[in-house]
Amino acid sequence: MPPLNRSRIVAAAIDLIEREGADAVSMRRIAADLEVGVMSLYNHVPNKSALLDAVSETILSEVEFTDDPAAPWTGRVRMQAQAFRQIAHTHPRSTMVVVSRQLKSAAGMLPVERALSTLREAGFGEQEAVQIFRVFIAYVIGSLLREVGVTPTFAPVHGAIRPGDVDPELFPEIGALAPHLSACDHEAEFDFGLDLLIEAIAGRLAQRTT
Amino acid sequence: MPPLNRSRIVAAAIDLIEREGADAVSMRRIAADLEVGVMSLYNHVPNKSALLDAVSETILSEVEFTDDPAAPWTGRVRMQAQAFRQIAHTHPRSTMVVVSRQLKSAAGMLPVERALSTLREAGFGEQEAVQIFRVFIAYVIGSLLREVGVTPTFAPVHGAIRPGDVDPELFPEIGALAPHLSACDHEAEFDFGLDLLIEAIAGRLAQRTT
DNA sequence: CTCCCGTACGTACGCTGTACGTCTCGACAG
DNA sequence: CTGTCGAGACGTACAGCGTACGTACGGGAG
Repeated sequence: MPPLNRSRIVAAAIDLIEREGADAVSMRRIAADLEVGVMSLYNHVPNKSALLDAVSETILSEVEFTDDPAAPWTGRVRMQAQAFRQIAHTHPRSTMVVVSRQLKSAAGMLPVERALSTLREAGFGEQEAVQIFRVFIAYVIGSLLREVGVTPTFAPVHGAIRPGDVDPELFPEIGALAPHLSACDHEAEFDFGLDLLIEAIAGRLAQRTT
Repeated sequence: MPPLNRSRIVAAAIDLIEREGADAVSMRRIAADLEVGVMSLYNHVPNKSALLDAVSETILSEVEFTDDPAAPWTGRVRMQAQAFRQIAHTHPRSTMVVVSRQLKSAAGMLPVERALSTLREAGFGEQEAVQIFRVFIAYVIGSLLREVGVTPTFAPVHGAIRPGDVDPELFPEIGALAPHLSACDHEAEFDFGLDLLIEAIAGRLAQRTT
């Protein structure tokens, strides 16, 4: 058994979250998984909150933000958004942990820097770039949280709508659209909204330069 | 002191969340606020999870979803999204509780029904309406969570970026745009993205009918 | 050798949700 | 009036939580 260290603790935490969900995370549980006393963890991690920050940081730094500065900005922002969505695939149950912690470290800032520089190079003004960035952040995070089931408003996490669940008198549309509400190709839906946003922003840019 | 009942418990829970945050909510704390034994709560509420569901339901049912079926769909969608955002104003610290709980009750379904029927009346197909609905949900929820500070990725909840916080060598854009990143008119930014989405969708609709 | 410090660990405190048993009090049947 | 009964309030108890604190050990420095 190698000596206890910070990265082993973080790895155990991520593993635990993915196996049993973020609610299952406790210092005692992690220590048990590592076959170690609870308080030994505190030699390498100051507290639980910092451990979750480290989890977020680790996952974020694994995302591959490949970027081709020569490509058109529309493709670049699409790639960046899709790269971010990879988190929902590689670490679905950790997604909420990742997005709910503000990281001041390089791992947290790099995606922001990349996105902002892409938008600036595309020709957007300072305030404009920030606004557009925030719109994308909101959409991407909202999509991720729906996909992983944190904000379950009619995304079928576990077979959402059963017949008899809704009264067709009161909610005719929900009843009629139930089959579509129960199925969801997350990737296709994500790309649909993403392209919609990019298209709208490209429209604004074109309209202004003419 | 009126007799204990479910609605007084829910009101106390909401009050506690708004005063001290969702993490401060515990059955003991609520009972203390009501000057009542802890276990008395369980005569009116089956468990804590159901209590939080009731909190979500109560807040959601207070949102005023006024809708004018005669107005153009673009305005109706905008109104509905803005009505939803009211939650972030009336109950900021409860927002995460509201959006993270799937409600099968009327209070939870009504906004969905309204939105879907608006989109259907606008002429969108079944699958299309659901997709567009999901895009709006993602954007609205992402915006709300940023506004109330749950997903704090560079929205200034409490003065985000202090000078010296970022290395201008590594993150030139973040450094240059720091003033804009530190300030945020939530309403204006929300409307900016909302109009962007509506504009893009209207474009698709127009393009198809020609 | 001694000293010292970092690491591992046990114990303990105050907190959590809630299962269970008990007590009290008002309503109603006889 | 009295006996019964049900509902609601409440105390106790248990398992689990984060973590402050004290202790023990093992290896490098002097």
